[in-house]
Amino acid sequence: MATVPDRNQNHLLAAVPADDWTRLSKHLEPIDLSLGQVLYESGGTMTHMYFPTTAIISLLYVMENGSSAEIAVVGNEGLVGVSLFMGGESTPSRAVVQSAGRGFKIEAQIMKDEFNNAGPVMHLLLRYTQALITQMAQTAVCNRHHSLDQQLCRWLLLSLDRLQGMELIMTQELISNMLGVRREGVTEAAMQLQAAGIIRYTRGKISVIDRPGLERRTCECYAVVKKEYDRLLPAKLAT
Amino acid sequence: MATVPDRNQNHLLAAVPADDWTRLSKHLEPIDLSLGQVLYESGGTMTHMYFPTTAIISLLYVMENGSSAEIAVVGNEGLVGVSLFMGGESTPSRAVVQSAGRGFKIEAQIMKDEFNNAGPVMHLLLRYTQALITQMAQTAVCNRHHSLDQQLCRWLLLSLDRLQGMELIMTQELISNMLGVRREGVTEAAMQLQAAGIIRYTRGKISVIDRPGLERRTCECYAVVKKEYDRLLPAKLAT
DNA sequence: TCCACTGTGTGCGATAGCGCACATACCAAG
DNA sequence: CTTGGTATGTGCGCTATCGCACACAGTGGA
Repeated sequence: MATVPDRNQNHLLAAVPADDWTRLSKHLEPIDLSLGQVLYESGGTMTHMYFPTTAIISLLYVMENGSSAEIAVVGNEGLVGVSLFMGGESTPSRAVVQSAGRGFKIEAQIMKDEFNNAGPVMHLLLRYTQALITQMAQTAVCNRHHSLDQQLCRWLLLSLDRLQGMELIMTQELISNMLGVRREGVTEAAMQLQAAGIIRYTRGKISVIDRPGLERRTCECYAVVKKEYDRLLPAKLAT
Repeated sequence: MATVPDRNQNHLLAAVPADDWTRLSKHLEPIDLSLGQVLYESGGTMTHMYFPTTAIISLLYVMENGSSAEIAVVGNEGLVGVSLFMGGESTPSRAVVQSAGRGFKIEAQIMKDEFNNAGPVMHLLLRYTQALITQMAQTAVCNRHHSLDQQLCRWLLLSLDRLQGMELIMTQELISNMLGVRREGVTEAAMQLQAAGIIRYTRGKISVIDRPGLERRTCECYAVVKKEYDRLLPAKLAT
């Protein structure tokens, strides 16, 4: 680990105080995260935590009958593996790479020790966890009350916020898995968005043309979650 | 506060180590919680935390258009107000008494100080929070994939686990608010359960006759949540 | 005893989303 | 240029749930 990783690529890392950072940074290992890669299996042992930088990770729950639903999405604003410092060591959900990219990996024990110092890092991680909780709660509500179309908009916006640029490499099939709906339903919703000039897509690639248009179509859930992330995790990058 | 409160009525309190308990118990104030009472309003300032003993509290989200959905339920296994020690001070959800009863109230600052000692109490609270997270995530999944009937069974079981006895004082109207469904839908589902000899109900009162029957009808979600609570919070009562 | 209220049952038509069976279109490897 | 595979479009009947409009039934107070 000769070079110090660029902490500014992940908002949580960027918010770590300088002296904690000198300790932590030694243990961060940059890694590639490829589409579909599974970081944790449901109930499995977690050996590492992950700080995505350009990748996006989905936390999703796979049911007995094989159907699935995303409960939260994690990008460069967060980390994967909160249950490690929450004390549970595992969760009943799966973490899978939804958008290929890069991130940092760190041994669970290192982060746990850091957490147990009960300093600024702990409070940072806890605030992030609360934001994550909000996202899960909002997902529950959204699943109950909002239309497929609205949820697709929400999902696109959440993903967009965690990416640079306006393009998603993502098939409708995968989106349907995340949302826990039929693939054909996504096709229809996507066609409407395209017809409205909001997105443009070809096989496995979605380009967002009109982001404000998306925001107008989505349900309140997106704004609630975004606002809560902004409130809990002021985007302060280290210099 | 002349008498020391009976900590065995709440599993979290019961699990607090003896010396922490002597400190904490002075500040616990027993209170009545009446049906429909609102402990927190969405986004509002939280001044206290609550440890239900015989009451049950619903965490629910109320949407702009007035419809609502429960995201978690808290009884004598837990506490209301995790966002206080998570650092957020507020959440976008509402906490409302779903089943009248009693509980303890404590000033937010006292619990925050206790939490910040970074001792066993902190770890206990964090483990509880993880269990709560699991419940929320599972609610999201359940809302997506399971039928009203299954969800009603899950809801009854979760409530039952947090009560003594086999009776719920609860109208179908209220249940429908919690589940975020139509009242008539609850009526139909309840009729089926009654026809199957699993429950019996009259105006505002539901008696569970055949609990195993409920467990057979519910979806996997109930078991997942229950298992996770048991794993994270071994029911160890103080002597 | 009667009334008003709250809780529950019922019967519609409407609709969103499902499951399935294909048709089509695009892409890449041979 | 063909071929096979993956991604997307389309059609159709089905079901759960919704929204609404009532009818009915307990229950408690006047």
